[in-house]
Amino acid sequence: MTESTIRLTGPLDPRTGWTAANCPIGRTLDLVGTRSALLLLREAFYGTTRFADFAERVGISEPVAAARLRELVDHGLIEREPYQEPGQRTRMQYRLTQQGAELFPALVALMQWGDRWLGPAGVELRHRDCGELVGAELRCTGGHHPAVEDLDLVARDRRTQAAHA
Amino acid sequence: MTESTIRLTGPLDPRTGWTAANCPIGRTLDLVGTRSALLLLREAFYGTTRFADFAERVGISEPVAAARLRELVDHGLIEREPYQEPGQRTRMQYRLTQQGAELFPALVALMQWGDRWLGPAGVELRHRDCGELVGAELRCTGGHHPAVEDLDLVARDRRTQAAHA
DNA sequence: GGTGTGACTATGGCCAGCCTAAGTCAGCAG
DNA sequence: CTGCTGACTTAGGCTGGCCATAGTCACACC
Repeated sequence: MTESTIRLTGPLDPRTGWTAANCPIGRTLDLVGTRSALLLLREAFYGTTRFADFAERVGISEPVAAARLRELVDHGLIEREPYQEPGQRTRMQYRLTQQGAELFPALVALMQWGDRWLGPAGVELRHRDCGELVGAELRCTGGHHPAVEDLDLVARDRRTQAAHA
Repeated sequence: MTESTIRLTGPLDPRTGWTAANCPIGRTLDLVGTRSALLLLREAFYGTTRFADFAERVGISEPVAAARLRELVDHGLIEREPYQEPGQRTRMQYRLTQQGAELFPALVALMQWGDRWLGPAGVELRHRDCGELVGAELRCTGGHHPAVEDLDLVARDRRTQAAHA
């Protein structure tokens, strides 16, 4: 059987002796690790912009929606801006920033998994141009689509990190 | 600017009138929506198999690790099985099932986002064959890599659902 | 100037998830 | 048969996320 584990390389290899303390998954979850945060983002992708709509469509209370939206705004995933329809008074709308929009693959991956393993939902994502189903997949910058077993976890050295920064 | 929203199609179009009650994201989060669950899965991908190692490397207490691992086993993401090293007594190991392994793109997407927006971590994922960086990306079965704006959310009709089941 | 609406805030309470500290239990090692 | 180790469980307590209910405040409309 396949092992479904990543290969640890170089200084990471004896797993003993290092911790994933600064793990980017953990840090991401610190911002969007609640059910309500991720579902609010889902709604934003669905095009929802107004406060009461978010609360209702996500199925959370308004106090929670307010708190969570504020966090998402504070962390830069969503922006809150006034807008005005003609003849209407000024209102607030919430829209995804570039930073928020880039979380989409994560949501799609969760959606895809739920659909596959917990039974299909009533909706699906399709590519407008070709009509085919859309999911999230692993891809390297070389253009391949590797399996989990084909991945190495490698330590970034200081120089590489500096060059990237 | 780009809108970063999906286009709702057909009966979904007036967003008013339907709810994402059965949303696969929500259902997935019911199983793995806690920080500890996702970090335990991360550790499993890193190759951790033993109880105490999970607790220590994730940075959670043993009672929580026990509860969360049991949930993951009950839901079929991880399997718990006895194993024996020569001259040692029987112990338990935890390993990813196919179902658990398929959550990997979601974890990679979260990792990638944290790395990009919260500062680079000390490790990175690379494709063993070509050495390039690996991330999670949208891809349709037609082989394209669409942007968020190029996606349609479409309602599955009964026939299609039946045919897929 | 009263009414309605949108976007919140305030209060109080419940429960899940987390912690520490300590206990259990089985099996191999001495 | 005592001790140790691995895999847990039990007990007690804290905090954060959630809820419902109710209140606030600004503004357009009538």
